[in-house]
Amino acid sequence: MLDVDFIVGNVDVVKRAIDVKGVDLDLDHLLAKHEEVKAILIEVEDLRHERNVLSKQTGKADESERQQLIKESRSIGSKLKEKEPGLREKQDELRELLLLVPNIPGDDEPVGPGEESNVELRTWGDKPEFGFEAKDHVELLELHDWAVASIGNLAGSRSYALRGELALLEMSLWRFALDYMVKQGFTAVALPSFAREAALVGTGHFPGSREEAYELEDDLFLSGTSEVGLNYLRSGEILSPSDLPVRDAGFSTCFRREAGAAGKDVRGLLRVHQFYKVEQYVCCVPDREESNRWFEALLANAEALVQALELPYRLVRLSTGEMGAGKVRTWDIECWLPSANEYRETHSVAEFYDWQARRADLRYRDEDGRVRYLYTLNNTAIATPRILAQLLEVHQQEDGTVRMPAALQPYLDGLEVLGAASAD
RNA sequence: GGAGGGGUGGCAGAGCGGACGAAUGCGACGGUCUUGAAAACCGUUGUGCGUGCAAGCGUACCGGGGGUUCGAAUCCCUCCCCCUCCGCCA
Repeated sequence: MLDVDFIVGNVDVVKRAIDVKGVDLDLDHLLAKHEEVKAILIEVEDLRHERNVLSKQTGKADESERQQLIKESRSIGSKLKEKEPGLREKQDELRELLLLVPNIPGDDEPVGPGEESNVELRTWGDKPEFGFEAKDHVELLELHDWAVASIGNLAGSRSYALRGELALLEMSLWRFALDYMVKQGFTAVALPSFAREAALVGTGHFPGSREEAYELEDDLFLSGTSEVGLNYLRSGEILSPSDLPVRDAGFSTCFRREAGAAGKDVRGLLRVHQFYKVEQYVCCVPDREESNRWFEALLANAEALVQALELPYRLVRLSTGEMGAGKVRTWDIECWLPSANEYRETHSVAEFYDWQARRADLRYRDEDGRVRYLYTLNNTAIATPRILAQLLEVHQQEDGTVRMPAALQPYLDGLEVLGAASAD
């Protein structure tokens, strides 16, 4: 969410953001609604003031005046009863509109509607050159009996069940990433996957991507990222400078309906409904340079992790149409997937400034005593099972075994190669 | 699932229809005193919105929402959260 006063004072800037981000929103309608709310609010507050004055007098008045005062108050009361519901309704409508206003994209981010406008910033590592017929990750899973083939009967399409070494590998990755984050000064937080609507509005996932979330009974949803929980932990509090920056490494099971991805990536581990994520989350003082430093730190953490996994990747700067409504900028790390002969997203760094903080009510009191909204950022640390696809494919060997990067071996009881027992 | 008790300012805790944005204590901040500190004493100390250049003024908020009333922290309805006991259970 943006500050209304900012919107009013920067109509062109906001309109441009709506345009380049491809958001369906009529800003003039919002501005008119805002004016309308203000006008009614002034009327209603005047009436309330009159009523308060009369009521106060009524309490002190003697019986002779009392009836007259009550009569006057009643007439104001009935006027208020006419106007108040309309005010409430219009305020709600305004809030709904404000929730749709996108953040202003950073000046240096590429402008364009989609993927084709993304800009590759750099690559790291060499794509593997196999001197043999390389397998894709699904073939490797089958070869070693690392996944239950008929799992769809249990949990539907886009589900998976890992077995044996792969099940252990998946869990090793979580711990590997968490340990790394803790070493960087982050606090590990194990989070629920459940979230109330307000928390999903808080991150910006609602109302825009409501259809992506599984809705449960009891007013709960399954969240698609631990960011939802992390971002809401301090909602409504006013933090002090000593609480900052908040640096959390969240872990949770994540659920996504993949409503907009029908028929895409149905095979294998690339796009499943239930997955796991270690998430980096930072909440810092509202300062763009500070935010930029954290953006770079979160990016560096992610790069260090994929480098330790020895996965070739590229860094992509997402275009305005791709970055998401709430973001100032989003940069993705895409790891090389040999079977697809392309890079596939594994990490996504996002910077919000105070857009999320306004929604989730994250504030602090600065050194001068002013209450201000904070800035938030987040990035993936590791998300499984997707990255298993790259890990298996990139590190596969001619005999079908899979070499494990040295950084991961301590988490696998020293195992250097997976699949040795089942390989020919 | 059953029974009961609670949600009030940074914290503790009073208030249960008008003088209440809210006693009191603690904490925090500023000052006096002191070589310095502590203690003591004095003062300040919630948030949102509207309006205004500002000082200020107005309005709303005592878990959320709705209602009764001239007037609600206080009464009613409803939802949420927390605690205790019983049952069940990983």
